[in-house]
Amino acid sequence: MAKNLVIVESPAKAKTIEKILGKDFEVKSCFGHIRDLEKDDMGIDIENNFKPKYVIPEDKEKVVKELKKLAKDTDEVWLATDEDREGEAISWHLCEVLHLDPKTTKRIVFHEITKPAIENAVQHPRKLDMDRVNAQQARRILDRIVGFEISPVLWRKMSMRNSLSAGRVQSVAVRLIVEREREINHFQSVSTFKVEAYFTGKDINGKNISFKADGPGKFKTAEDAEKFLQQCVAAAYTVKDIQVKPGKKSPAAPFTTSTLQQEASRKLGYSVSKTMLLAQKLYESGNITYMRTDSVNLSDTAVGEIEKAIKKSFGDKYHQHRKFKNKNESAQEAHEAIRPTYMENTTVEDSDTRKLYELIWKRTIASQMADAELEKTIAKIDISTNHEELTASGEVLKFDGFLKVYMESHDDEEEQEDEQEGSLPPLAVKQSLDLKEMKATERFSRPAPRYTEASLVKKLEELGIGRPSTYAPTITTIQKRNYVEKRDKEGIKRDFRILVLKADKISKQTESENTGAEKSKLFPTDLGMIVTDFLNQYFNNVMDYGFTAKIEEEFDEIASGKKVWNNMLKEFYFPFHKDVENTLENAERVKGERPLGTDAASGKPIVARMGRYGPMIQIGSVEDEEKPRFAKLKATQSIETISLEEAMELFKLPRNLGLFEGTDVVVNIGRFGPYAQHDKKFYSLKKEMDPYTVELDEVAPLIAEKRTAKDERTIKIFEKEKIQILKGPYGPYIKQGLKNFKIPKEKIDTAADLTVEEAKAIIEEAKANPPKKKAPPRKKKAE
DNA sequence: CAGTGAGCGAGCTTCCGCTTGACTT
Repeated sequence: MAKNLVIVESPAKAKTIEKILGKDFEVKSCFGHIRDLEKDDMGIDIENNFKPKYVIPEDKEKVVKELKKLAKDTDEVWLATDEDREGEAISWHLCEVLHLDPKTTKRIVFHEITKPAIENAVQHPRKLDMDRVNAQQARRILDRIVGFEISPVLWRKMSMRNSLSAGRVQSVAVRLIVEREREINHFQSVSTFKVEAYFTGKDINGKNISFKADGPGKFKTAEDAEKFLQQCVAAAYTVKDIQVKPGKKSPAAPFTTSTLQQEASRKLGYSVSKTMLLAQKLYESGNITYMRTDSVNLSDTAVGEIEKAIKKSFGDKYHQHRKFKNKNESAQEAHEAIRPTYMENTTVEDSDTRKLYELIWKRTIASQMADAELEKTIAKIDISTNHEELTASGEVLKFDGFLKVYMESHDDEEEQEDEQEGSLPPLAVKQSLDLKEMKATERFSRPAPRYTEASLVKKLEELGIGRPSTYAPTITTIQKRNYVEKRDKEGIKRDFRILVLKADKISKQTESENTGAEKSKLFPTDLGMIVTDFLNQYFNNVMDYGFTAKIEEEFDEIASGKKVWNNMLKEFYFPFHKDVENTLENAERVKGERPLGTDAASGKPIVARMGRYGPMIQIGSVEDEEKPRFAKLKATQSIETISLEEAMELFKLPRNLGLFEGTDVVVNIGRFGPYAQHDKKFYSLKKEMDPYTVELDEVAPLIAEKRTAKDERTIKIFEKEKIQILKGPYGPYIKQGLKNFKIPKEKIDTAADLTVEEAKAIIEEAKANPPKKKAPPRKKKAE
């Protein structure tokens, strides 16, 4: 038994540190938090000054038991959890559970897992910082109160009430998406005309050249643009002035969780959860440093390694020592930036993680490289027939610097393309130019783009909302709650006008472009919008974009001993709780109704609204003698934007397509999407089939297809015993009635040879030994 | 698996932030 027990949060870290510290130290991991607030009754004794009731969750019992045993048998326990607020709290919980004295137990921290950092930490232990622990408790308790008091309000007040939730982070994330959507819906596009002139001529060396110049500003109307072109008829063009300016570009800071998620999304098209999964793999295999971090700092050791790598591969002049500072005030910087552990590994074997690793490698190495040097040339071109001038500009890369390995991408790629500049040929002042043609092209202003997962993370980080470990789970949650969905949107065709001046004649053309197409963007659902409106109305304090930043300041005051944590909670809780009670008492049940007009056939009102099972259209009211008619909205439609015509279309279902094998085939949209019904059986329509237009000859093959699929799935049937041996996604299994049974491993390969007796025996065996309940029991979600 | 849409009341859900596994019907 080692003399010293060191406890860290992550098991991968434990392994590395154990190697560094040697045989007197045993390093174990507690796998993050080991206690949490009890779930029943909030786990907070509000009357008793917000006294928290902590319990050890079932899935942590094992590790706690093991740590208890080790702690008993060791001379000294060292608490080496992360230096941030959460880490300090984890150490305190360890003291409580392992019966260590917080006043004497050694607390050490390292911001980087390097030999000097760890040895230095062991030489300078401190004691637990209770102020910081209390700041964490205040954070935890406040989040519990917000989540567990508002969510039940939603269950009471929403017409759709299946497992709705609200929280300090998720509700604001949804709000951002809802507001962006409305901004887009209300956006009024304005068109302007942009002039571009194409010249030919000879450069200073007598070489034939051609280049482009931009016109003087944008014209508001086609008439203004035409007037300008008219003025240019028969004009002479001369170079009036040439300016050359040096410029430079600097590399971005090394990756944090948030910037890694953004770049992996833009460059590799990964979702944030995919990025984190792959990063976790790279971390566990020892290839990169910790992947949940908000720090841009690199250890001195790493900076040295990077310098060596740059000088070796690219030469001394490509190196430039840089130290990055976090812009974000909410950063807690318990770790390093995300970087390769060994710079000499330019790639990894594993093909799944390779692209992400290479991205991290490039970004890291670029961050210590020299600036790229540019030369920007601007030529002014005089028009003889008016007082305006044209501008041609070009950019030449004089020294590539960090661009040799890496260039950061931006969200608004389209805008970038517009501004992308090539080089300008060498021209001389007073040189005359030949106009090939001049175009005035109509351009439309665009609304802000919808959020991607990654751009939402960026926004949340800017607002100081959420932490590196929660960005990915938050995005999953708001989608799982059906507040938000990720999908593509097809663009629409739009015409634009072009005026062309060529050979002193003006001609007009119309062309069309596709606009508004989006891929993998976050759209709010009707539910998301309705819940957001409700929360904004009754809980505007918590929904405020600055709320987290405000309470973070207070947590900082608690951490620095300037404020008492219970008092902070008191100040928050009582007004908040009053809002909760007021809402419960006064708010009406929300239906999200929007009147669309009157039905021409019956004269009854038509409304779009939220039903118990989702957004729908209703004609007439329940008070009418005749029952109202209902139709479900399509997935891409929304209560807020659907038109009366679109709504009426929805009543064309169910459609009878005619007879097949003597019985009717009827298509409709159900709980699981569009389907056809024939002879009491159901057949899902293929994705490309539109239930509003699909014909019988397209649907009939589905019926045959399903019949053969069923045959293929069946390995064997014992008719009398009602036992089937079927092929499932995890291999063959036995089905009796509605119940499924696993086939023992040794018989899996010969499942087709099973006899009735053998199958019966397996069923009996399974019934006698029901599979053990796993801890924690995963609750089945009611769909 | 393929309905419904009101209201009542049973009994359920829910937060954020630390960490990784377990293993399918």
